Amino acid sequence: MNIYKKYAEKLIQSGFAYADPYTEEELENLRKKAEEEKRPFLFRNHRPENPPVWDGTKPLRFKTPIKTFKWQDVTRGNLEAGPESLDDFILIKSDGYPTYNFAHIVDDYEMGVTHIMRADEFISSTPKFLALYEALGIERPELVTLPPILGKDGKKKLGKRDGAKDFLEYKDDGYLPEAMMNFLALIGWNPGGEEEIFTKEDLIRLFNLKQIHTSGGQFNTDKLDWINHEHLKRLSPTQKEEYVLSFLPDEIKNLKGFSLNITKKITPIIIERIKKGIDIIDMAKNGELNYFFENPSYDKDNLFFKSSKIPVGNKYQTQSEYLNKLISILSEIEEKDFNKDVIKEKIWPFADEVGRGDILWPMRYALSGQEKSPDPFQLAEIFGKQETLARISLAIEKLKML
RNA sequence: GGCCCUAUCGUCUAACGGUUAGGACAUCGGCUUUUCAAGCCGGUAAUCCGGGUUCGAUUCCCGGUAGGGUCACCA
Repeated sequence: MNIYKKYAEKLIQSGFAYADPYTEEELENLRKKAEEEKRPFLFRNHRPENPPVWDGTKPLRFKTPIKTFKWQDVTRGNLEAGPESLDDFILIKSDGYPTYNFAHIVDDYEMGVTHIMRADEFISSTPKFLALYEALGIERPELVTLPPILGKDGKKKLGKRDGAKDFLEYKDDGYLPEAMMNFLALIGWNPGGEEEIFTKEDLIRLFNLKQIHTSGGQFNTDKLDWINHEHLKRLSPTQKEEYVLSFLPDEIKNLKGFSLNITKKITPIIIERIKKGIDIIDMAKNGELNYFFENPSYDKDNLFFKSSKIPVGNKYQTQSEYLNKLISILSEIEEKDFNKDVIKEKIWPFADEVGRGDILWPMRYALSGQEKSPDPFQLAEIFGKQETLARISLAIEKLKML
């Protein structure tokens, strides 16, 4: 507070500041009158002839020079504004605190700030700041104007009313900080190449003031999702595991068959299917995760492939025979060789012979109980030989029941 | 209303004044060891309008139009 006061006194000394004697009502009336006469209200047209001594109980106003200001903006080039945009604004409020307009200039100067980067909406008030710099004899810092981030309508600044979430909510939803940084950097700035996925280090290395844009950019959630997915793919296996585990809902974690070992195995499958962490919760709700940890429940009619070649009359018997044959093929595979490549290799000739759909579909369905899931070979590898055979046997039991 | 800023596919954007106006997201279609997902290939899609300057404007200038910002004892 003493620092601001020091600068305020300096301005009073040099005739650039004076105490504002008006009451709020008086000010209000002057404004109203100007509005009725359809002309802009300017305080400087009502400067008191003999302002009182500033004792801190009245607002302190800046006595603005009335002239045109021209300046260089790093991103916008030459800008200028006429005297219409200047008025005697308040430096220190009647409660003793400085306004932003005054405080930021003093702060920046005291802290040795060299570049001021801020959004569009500050262009209009820049002449005020320039006038203050001059009055205080402070050298102008570099001024850089950034484009605004726009809401979904693509017109107005992104705000709470557009459904803009608190920044930390994005983190809670599973957006990686680095992905968010990547996304935001690309609104209103572009390094020029065709690469779009950048780490924090990339951004620091590539960033430059010259390539900041002049027009605003929309906050596009689809693109953010894509960028997040790209960053997720680039995490290490351990990081992916921790990430998936942190979003896995309790309903899944509390299942009797839940295990970290299986979680580890299905992590790549999950990462492939999500844009962000909370998508895992949706997966769980849709039953896309339960079956990894417990026996699937499904109707036996789902075991038949849509365009099945099995004769209708004895379809239950035939399908059972197919699955029995499948079991005998799988049984011949050594436990240590029970991976998706070997499994596929062994099953393929048989599936090809009787019709792929009639083998692969029921096998996948027996393992997952789902309309949609990873392919049967991948599932078999995750479950291991014993569990895979058990689930297929279960399917055969179902087929026998009337 | 005064003053100010902005303008390339739906979106984010690239293009020393000379390009079939490029890429990415989204969308649509196709492919892959017949469900998904991912991946790959391909399609649709843009220089706001009108004048200049120039041999030649997306690009430079002017004017419209449209959108935005700002006009507080808020920051």
